Amino acid sequence: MSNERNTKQKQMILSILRESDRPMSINEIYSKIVECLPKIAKSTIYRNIDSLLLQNLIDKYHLNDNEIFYRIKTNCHEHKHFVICDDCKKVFDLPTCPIHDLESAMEEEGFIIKEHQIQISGICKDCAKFKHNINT
Amino acid sequence: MSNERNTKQKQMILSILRESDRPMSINEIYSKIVECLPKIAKSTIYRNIDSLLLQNLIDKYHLNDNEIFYRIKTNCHEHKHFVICDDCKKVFDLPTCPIHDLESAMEEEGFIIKEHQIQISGICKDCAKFKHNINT
DNA sequence: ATCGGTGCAAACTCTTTGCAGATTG
DNA sequence: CAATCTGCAAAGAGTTTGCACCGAT
Repeated sequence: MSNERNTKQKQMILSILRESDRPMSINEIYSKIVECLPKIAKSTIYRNIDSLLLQNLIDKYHLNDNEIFYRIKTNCHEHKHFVICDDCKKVFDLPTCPIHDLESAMEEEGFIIKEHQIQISGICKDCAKFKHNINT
Repeated sequence: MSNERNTKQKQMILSILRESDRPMSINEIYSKIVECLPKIAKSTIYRNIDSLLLQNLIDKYHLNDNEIFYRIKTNCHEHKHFVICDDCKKVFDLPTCPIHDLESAMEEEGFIIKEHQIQISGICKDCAKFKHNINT
């Protein structure tokens, strides 16, 4: 019973997220999309993001001290574990879930886990190298 | 060179956080503090929280889909790992850092880690039991 | 007495909502 | 053609800022 319509605005948002190699904020999506659809309203983006979240097509993250980012859900992104570089904002996926064992232990003790997020931030190898070169 | 003054507002905020067994939001702190200082302004709380963060006396967390909470820093809270019950908001500390090994591995590969947060949410044993009893 | 802190009001940012008209199926 | 979606404008939350006065040191 999906009465959802496939508007060019929604398609555009999806394709922007699909082509991005890192999670994007609403403002980043907006800046990108106005290039093609100059009259688009931010509220349209908010509404479409909400519906994409409900449809489980994208994930929502809180990074960098409370900025909200969205990322397309793909097979390789299914697990929500990644590391973000504070500098270049590039995202590095974690191959496995490092707290899987911990979760099992907690569930054995009666805690019902609904979700977990792990956020590691810092400076990636390349950015660290670059900064170092500047100073030497 | 701390020109910081020790006002009753700041003392009050600290003592409220010290006596709380869970992280508190600005609004929770405000509701508590107006009982004693009815004329206090929210901006005063924001400003004091900022200065307490700078002084490293409290920690800031993003929980429950982007609500911001603050918690007093104590020896037993030094490591930022805990689990929060969505229902009663009680906080359960994790005894150890479950991603310590992962971090070491990442740092060996050149990533400079600045900080990490792990957020696990769900329903604690007691709340789960309570809900179950209602339905049976 | 000095200078940082406070309360108040206004401003700002981010997000949501109401509505008339446009667009999709 | 009907129902959903859009753009616009206005309204709401949460937070920050400017300023005159207050109060710690």
